[in-house]
Amino acid sequence: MGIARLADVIKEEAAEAVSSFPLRQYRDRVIALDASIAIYQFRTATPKLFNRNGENISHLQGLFYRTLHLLENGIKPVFVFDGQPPDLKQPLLARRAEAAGARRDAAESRRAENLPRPLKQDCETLLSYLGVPYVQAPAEAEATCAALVKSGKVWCTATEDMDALPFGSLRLIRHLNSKNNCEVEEFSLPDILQKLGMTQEQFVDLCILLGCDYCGKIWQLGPKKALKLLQQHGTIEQVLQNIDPQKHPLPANWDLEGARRLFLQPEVADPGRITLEWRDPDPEGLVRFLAHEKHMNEARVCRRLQRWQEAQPKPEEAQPKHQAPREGRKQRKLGEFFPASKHARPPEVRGVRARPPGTRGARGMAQGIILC
DNA sequence: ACTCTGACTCAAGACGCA
DNA sequence: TTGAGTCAGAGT
DNA sequence: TGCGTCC
Repeated sequence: MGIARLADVIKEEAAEAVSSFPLRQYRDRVIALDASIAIYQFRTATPKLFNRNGENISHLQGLFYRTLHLLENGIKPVFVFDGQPPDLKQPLLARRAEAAGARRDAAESRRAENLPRPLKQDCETLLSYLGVPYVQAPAEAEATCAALVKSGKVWCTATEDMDALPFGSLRLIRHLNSKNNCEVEEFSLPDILQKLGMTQEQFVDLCILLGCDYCGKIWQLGPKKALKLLQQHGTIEQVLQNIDPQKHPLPANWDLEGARRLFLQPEVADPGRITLEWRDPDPEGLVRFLAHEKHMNEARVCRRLQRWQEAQPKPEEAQPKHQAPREGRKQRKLGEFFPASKHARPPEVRGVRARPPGTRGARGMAQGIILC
């Protein structure tokens, strides 16, 4: 859900903190994405994409296309998976579950916080074959994204909801997945704080008043009033002393301190222990996994990979610092690998399941440090 | 006039052919 | 199903 | 560009 109306408040009250750039502006930038939200979007946007085994593979198709799109534009994505949702979020999740009711299939209805394990493993496998790193967050993905930005390992967080700002992400971009002709919208946290005349702590208070996932909001206190009162009085405690409690009753079980703590001292993966590396996608592995194992249309997979390779800069135009070949790794040309005809038989799949190249087993994942 | 709430509607991802 | 956008109606 | 299809 994010922070209700926060984008509107910022655009109205701190318009200078919002810029628009074409996607190419982010070439060579490292961008953290909330994997769970992306996957959830793919599942809801294409809910009826089943393979011949009856498995829903919309998340794989979506992740495959979107990641290649980012790579083609020179962006270095890092996907961050949600961990355990904080206790304060439980009431919200319970309400969602109740609203969903019994009629929905549990596996389908689960929102991003609780991605079923096989679904998540599929995505990790796909990302490994795409040569894209991913990180397991201990709690909220957006909090770990923000920590990565603060550490300097990542340039910005790409997300459609605004949680990353109160978590301290210095930059947040939206509409990254839009078509090429659309511009990416960038929010600068330092500029927002400066224009609003607030500290990060006060900004967190503002987000809590606007309505966040961790506690209810105060009756009859909308964005305009909340901003004005906070700018006037500095903290929520002071605001409460200056409004009529009869007209603005507090919600039940309102844990202000808990919500503040979650934003200001969230549980995050330690950026110092995370090494991010990108490799070229592995076409052979991708065809084996997507087409042979997951039964995605092979011609589509190959066509898309072919397009990706055609978009790659020629060796002489390539920038050596980003294209340093890894030792002992030789990429086959697509022409050597892809069948000449659409109808040609794919190479035989051997064994149960190929281990994605470069993954280091479950131990690293459990620690939230995934090296690709 | 301004602000807030609640009810309502609608699109949601990416490709490729026409 | 969810969230964003829009609108009408009510409160200040 | 719009719309049907992806499996």
